[in-house]
Amino acid sequence: MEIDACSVRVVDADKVAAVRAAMPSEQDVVDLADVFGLLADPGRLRLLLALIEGEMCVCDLAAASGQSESAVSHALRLLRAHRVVRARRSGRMTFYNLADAHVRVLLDLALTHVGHTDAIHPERT
Amino acid sequence: MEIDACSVRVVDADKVAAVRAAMPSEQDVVDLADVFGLLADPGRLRLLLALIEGEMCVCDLAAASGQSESAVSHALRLLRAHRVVRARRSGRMTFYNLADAHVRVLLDLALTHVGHTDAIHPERT
DNA sequence: CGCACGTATGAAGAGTCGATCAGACGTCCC
DNA sequence: GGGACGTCTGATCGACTCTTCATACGTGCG
Repeated sequence: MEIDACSVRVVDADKVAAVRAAMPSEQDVVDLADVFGLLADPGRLRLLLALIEGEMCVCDLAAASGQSESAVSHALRLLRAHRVVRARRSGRMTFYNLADAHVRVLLDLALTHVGHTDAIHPERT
Repeated sequence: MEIDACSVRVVDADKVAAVRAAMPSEQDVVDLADVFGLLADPGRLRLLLALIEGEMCVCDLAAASGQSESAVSHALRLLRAHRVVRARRSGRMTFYNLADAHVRVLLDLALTHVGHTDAIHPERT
């Protein structure tokens, strides 16, 4: 902590101080980067986009996202460990659904920005 | 394309079809994952959070984000290549600012979710 | 009970990423 | 012009990530 301005020149000291004051804690920044990291893989991203519509079992997620069931299981394990998805076991199947409201908002936002939400948010013409 | 349901069991075929229909194109998913990937590194994230407040030069960004100027320069190069930040040269300094509105929204959202925006957006009480 | 099924896990390999060091470029000041 | 300064770049190396294969677990069915 506090690596600070050792041997680092500063031009606008006031601005630097202001930015440092407004900056979230190291822990929060790392946590944020972590969440973004979970969304940074096409496979996981497809899984989460699929789950927006509701819960699904592993094999259907594999079919819907076009990857092997093993890969899907590994990805879900990661997402589950980070409380992004939640598992509901029923018989020998496991159904997953989104568990993190923040992530759901991020996904919605991403979809609108990609322009594929026309059917859902027609106001974007 | 179309890796489809080769040797993959499906339970709820209708739901799978619906999800596949609603899923953005492969290209869009990869692009999205790419953007999230840019935000997935604490160093880059701190740079972008710093730039929310306005443009800054490299050495001040280094001081404000607590990393070496070389690391900052490398990170900015990446962000610049992806059109996330834009450079303005003035004399021997280079000032950077946010160039992608989508990313700015993501950062704002992230900040509010982390609860550190009280000082900037007091309306959130 | 024994087997098939859906899912979870472990381990290993290839590929990617980030920090760091050393040096190059262009600009300003004297 | 010479030198200091701010920034950019390339190369290297260790660490991490993703994919895949193989196998293990638990559940329901016959």
